[in-house]
Amino acid sequence: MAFDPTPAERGVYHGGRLKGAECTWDAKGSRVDNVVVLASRGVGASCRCPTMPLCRPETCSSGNGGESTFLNLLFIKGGRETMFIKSASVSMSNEGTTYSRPKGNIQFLNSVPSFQPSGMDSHHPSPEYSSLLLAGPRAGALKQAHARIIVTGHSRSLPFITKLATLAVAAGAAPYAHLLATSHPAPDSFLFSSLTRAAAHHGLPVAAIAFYRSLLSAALPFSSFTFTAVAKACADLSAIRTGTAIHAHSIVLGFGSDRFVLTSLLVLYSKCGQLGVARKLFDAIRDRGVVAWNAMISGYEQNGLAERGIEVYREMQAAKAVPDSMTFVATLSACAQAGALDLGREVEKRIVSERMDISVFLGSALVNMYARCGVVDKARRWFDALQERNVVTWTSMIAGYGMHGHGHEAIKLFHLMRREGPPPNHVTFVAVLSACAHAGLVMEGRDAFDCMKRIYGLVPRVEHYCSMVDMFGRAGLLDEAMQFISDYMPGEPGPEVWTAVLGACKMHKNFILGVEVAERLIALEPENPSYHVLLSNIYALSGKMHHVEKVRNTMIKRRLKKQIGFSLIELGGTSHLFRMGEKSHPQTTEIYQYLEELIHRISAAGYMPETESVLHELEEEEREGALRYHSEKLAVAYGLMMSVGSTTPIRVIKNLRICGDCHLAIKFMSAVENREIVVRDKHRFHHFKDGKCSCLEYW
DNA sequence: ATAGGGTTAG
Repeated sequence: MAFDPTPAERGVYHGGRLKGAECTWDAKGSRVDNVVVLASRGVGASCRCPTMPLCRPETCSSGNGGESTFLNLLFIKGGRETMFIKSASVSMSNEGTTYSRPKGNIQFLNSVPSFQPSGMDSHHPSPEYSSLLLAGPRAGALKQAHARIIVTGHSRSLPFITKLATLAVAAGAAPYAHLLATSHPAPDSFLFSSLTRAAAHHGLPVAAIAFYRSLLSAALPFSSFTFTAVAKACADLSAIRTGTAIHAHSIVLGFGSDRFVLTSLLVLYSKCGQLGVARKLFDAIRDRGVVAWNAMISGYEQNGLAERGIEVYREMQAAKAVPDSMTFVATLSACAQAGALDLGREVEKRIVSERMDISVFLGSALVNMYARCGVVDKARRWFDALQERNVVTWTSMIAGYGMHGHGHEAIKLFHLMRREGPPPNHVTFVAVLSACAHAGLVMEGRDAFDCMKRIYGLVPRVEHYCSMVDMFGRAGLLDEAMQFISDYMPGEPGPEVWTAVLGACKMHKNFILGVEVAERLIALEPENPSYHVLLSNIYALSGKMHHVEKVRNTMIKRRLKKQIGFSLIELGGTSHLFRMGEKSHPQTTEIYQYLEELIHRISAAGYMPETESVLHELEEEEREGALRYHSEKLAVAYGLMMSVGSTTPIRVIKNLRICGDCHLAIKFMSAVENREIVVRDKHRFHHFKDGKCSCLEYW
């Protein structure tokens, strides 16, 4: 059959026979033993333009393209077998033409009956199209399929080229795909849109943006598909500036109210932390699909605004929109973050009653929700019941044990994972090490750290070093913590590591080292209020009250505000938020009265306020009674007051670490009220029962 | 004739 080369191909043919080539070919390309040249110029290695990685040299203004031309050669041998020799390249420059011989062995990739072109059949894809599908996202096989397409005369067919190029992108070969697109005599909008989408979906966001620009410079029409894809690429890169430009472009071209485009832009803004804009877009979507709802819930959740995400879920119910499994995954994550156990259970009921298929995502979300809402055994029951478990599922469960101080369970599960689960990753080891730190399992932690490097080849990151230092520190092994830092940590330790050391100094009352470390931290990040608070804590503990004053004054002078603590309690599906000294709750008077009585009763039982916990408060009036009205005490008192006579545990979530005095007081409360009280603080769970806490003072 | 849309777990 006749071979009708594209202009790019023709240019190569005119170049004549390539010296040194081991194959012969003719201009018709109709015979066996031919070399088909897939040609273009200045793509890939020859054009290293930083602004437009995939631009053509002639449109590249940076001036560093177009000096040499690379040719990719496809060697084709006809007959019953198709043979592909690793692509060779020809470089043509002012110094002359050089030819590099193909390296490697001749590969017989697949057998094909013949090179006879066949007509397209809508019911049965042609052998050429089949060979594309068969090749899948593998660069080598695709090049071979490509050779076939050229020889059989389909190289101008846009469906073929589009399929080929999108598969090439999926194989990670974006430059090759770009070459295919630009060497086509008349590439269309669909082709570039498909490439943009493929690149955005296969972790090549930079290439996706480049394809979008190709479309722009080729003056081809845009479609909403292009925008959904390129918006995703920007979202993945957190490229808010490019993203905003694309947003504007989409409006100019009349896609401003397309729900797909709007949803993808919603995700863009939410991934860039601009939730206000995201919400505006969400509100602007008429007939919003389930995906928009899901994106909004997840957007809030990912940005730490789980309560807002839960509100959106409620709105969704009110709007009678039909949720899908992703809705539940996102909502369960929000529940996990907010500690909204009631809603989590409600979602679980829906999932079960609707006989929904429990995917790994949904299953992990359930495990995670129960673990982080303080019901570890339920988390484990789901974990055991799941059909499919992956590294995230295992890690969630291990982290769940760790958070509750069940270090041995965490280690046991980790060993089980090593035997019959997926290979652990970085996050798994954070969970394992932190479980060891919270349970005082120093030896096990050391083993895990060692095995992480030796067996799994994982390079420890800051968070692993922190966990190790934290572990030594909590166990009172400050010398070993310092030794570990100097022996194992490459480079200068960052503030995170020193914070861990400082926490240990505070816990074990090592004032000299503590002050030194705190001052180092303040020098490192003078604007961070938490270091000042830690320093003043250290001074307070060592009785140097004039130093406390000094730190306090520095903070006031620099306008540094300590992070405000709050506690949440969920009752009857609504969550109530308390801040220290909170007086805005409608039942304020009763709550304070109840708390007073409670304090009276626990004092009778032997409770003595731990005054040192209050010394870091900044304002005088905050000190007055601050200890009595810490947010966690208010929340617990409210919970007890509202459920007198009940036996269900009281559950409270605190955003910061629980303070020493509250910890003591709640232990007493659990005894005098004979109630189980569960408090989740920033780092872990505390299960109070019969005057004891599950953390065994280890936090 | 013909090749597709936006969202998920630690």
